[in-house]
Amino acid sequence: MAVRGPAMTDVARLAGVSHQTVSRVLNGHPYVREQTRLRVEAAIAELGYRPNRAARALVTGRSQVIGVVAQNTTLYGPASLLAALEQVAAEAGFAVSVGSVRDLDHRSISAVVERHLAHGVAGIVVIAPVESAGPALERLPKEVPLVTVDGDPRRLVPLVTVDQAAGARQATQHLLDAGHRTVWHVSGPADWFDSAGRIKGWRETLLAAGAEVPTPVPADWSASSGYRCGQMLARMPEVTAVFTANDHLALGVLRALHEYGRRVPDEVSVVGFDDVPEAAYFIPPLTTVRPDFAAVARASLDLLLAQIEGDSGGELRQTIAPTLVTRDSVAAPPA
Amino acid sequence: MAVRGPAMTDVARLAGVSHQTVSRVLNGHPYVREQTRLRVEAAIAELGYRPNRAARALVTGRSQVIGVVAQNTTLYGPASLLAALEQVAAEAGFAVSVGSVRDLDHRSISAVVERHLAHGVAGIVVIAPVESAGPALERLPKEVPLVTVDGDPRRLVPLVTVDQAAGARQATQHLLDAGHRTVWHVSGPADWFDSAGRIKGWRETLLAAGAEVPTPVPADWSASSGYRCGQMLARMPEVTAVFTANDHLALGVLRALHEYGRRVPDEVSVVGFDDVPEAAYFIPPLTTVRPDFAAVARASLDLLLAQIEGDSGGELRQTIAPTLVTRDSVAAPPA
DNA sequence: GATCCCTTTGTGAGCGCTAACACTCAGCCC
DNA sequence: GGGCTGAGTGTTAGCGCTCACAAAGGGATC
Repeated sequence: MAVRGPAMTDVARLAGVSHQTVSRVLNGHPYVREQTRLRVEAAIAELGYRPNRAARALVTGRSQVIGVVAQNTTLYGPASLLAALEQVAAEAGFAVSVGSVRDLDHRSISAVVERHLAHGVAGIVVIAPVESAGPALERLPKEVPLVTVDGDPRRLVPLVTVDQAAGARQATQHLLDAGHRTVWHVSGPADWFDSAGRIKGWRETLLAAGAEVPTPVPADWSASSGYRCGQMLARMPEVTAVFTANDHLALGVLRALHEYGRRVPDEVSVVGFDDVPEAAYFIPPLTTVRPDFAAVARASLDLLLAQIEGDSGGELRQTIAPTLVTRDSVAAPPA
Repeated sequence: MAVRGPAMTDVARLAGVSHQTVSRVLNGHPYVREQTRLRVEAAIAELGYRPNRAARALVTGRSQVIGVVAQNTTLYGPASLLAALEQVAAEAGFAVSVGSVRDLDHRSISAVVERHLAHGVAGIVVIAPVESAGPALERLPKEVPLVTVDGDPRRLVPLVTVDQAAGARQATQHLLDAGHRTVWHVSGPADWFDSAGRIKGWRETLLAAGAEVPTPVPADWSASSGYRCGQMLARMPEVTAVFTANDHLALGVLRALHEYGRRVPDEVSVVGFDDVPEAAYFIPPLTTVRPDFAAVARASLDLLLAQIEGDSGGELRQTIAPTLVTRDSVAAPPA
């Protein structure tokens, strides 16, 4: 199979210099005469030489790869984050290796982290939105640069989070401002920090407004569970405003309300979270909260690179504020 | 910064053997006495030794990483495929490195492939659903194992495809069977093979049934463009059945039909493609075609591993048949 | 002219691993 | 006993690169 390509010494021979000079050219070191540099570059081009990263990784003890540990990369949020991360990493000259885990428990995470470490990744980004991921992260080898996204705010691990509470506050306030007496909430899974943050922001806003705080309706992230919750809410005439923990839940709720003949937004207003691309085409178009995945990715990489380069001094916590996107699913409550 | 962990020689010293014996244990070679193996394994465990893949990759000339080139990994299809690929690759002991490209033209693809090659990937999977990707693939270094997913059927590159035409045939036939005189089609972007295949299956089925073949309505993959096409179709009373190239287009169409007061499925039937998890919660629940991403991923990896191991003899083409998922968006046309 | 410094280049070692080969020690056959 | 086989183990030589250091040459300075 694969014939080994030319190595540095081949380039050196062709250019009539030592391999070390080739290395210097490649790494942009100073103290290489312009003329020499051009000769080396010509030789590189002629041979189609490509540096062998494995060799570099071996000697430097560090590769230009960052490992990502994520749960369900099929979900819109994680998928967007992953894509954004890949983008910024590529710009910084890093490759991204994904490791999906089914569950975010200690064993699964450790296994994937082990895999990444064996491959000598330069750092690891863990998209660890659940409680159970915590212990696994604490037991991780200390020498590996690590950043957590949407992880546990109470742990001493560099962390980038979407400000869930702020998003929820905006959503809830928007509904209150429209004239609703209170806002119901279909929440995400209890063990996700995202869920907790959204519940917190929602509750705080209601309390601040002196509104009654209904019990949150627990769901997972799927349209399916949104539908089930929606069936329940649809039968309760006092429900005029619903804030769901994500857009897919909102979709399920919309469908249930529709089936029960409760018109949105005339009778019931709905606000989601995520701003999936289709949200604008729900019936009716969904008002929702948009997290800035690109910003999260950038912040994560910055935090990681800082650690890789040894500047462990900087800020270890970054919070990215989401924005409310208003569409047609919110109106004043029926008189 | 990272302290280097224990190396093979450390394990060897602790176990009282040579590093080569440790290597043999690690690689499952025969001719290692049971007792020795246990001693080595104990030493490995005690030191928390982890083999250095970079070193292995350097000497063997091949890493345990496969590179994936994909376009928009935020879309449901690519994201699902990527996740499935990662799953099967992990089972086979391979890591997956993603490389997203904005456009699937020669330059972008080459750049990402170069990046993968520099990292010494063992093989490359290109999710290359568009025409323009073709030339880039032909110019790729021949020595790198390569598999194309949903690529150009006319090119001589190992290829795994979802049988788009078969899916489209099922969808179209299902609508005809419900009693519709013909079926309209909202198609994907013209340069995607997926689109072409779906158009082909749709057209063939109509022709075979002796039905009129309307001009396909061109769109991209977004709910947004589905909505625009839907607005047009909604105003045409003769339209009673629509097959959209994916579920998000269907969502847009549903929304447009709703706005124009054309009830689904009573007045117009709609069938999508992809079976996104939310499809069951559209209004109404969407009948759609489900591709088997896991099967595609498995087939791709098999083809790739065959090449990596040198069995270039096998079958170079794999086609995965999708299945129709019937829900509530299809009914007989109005009398 | 001797000394210094700065630029530019080369030399040698070694990162951690696998592959090839050499070696030892049994057991077996003639 | 000599020679064979095969199991089990060790020795050696790199893979392609970077790092530390050495060294050569030229200019400025005294």
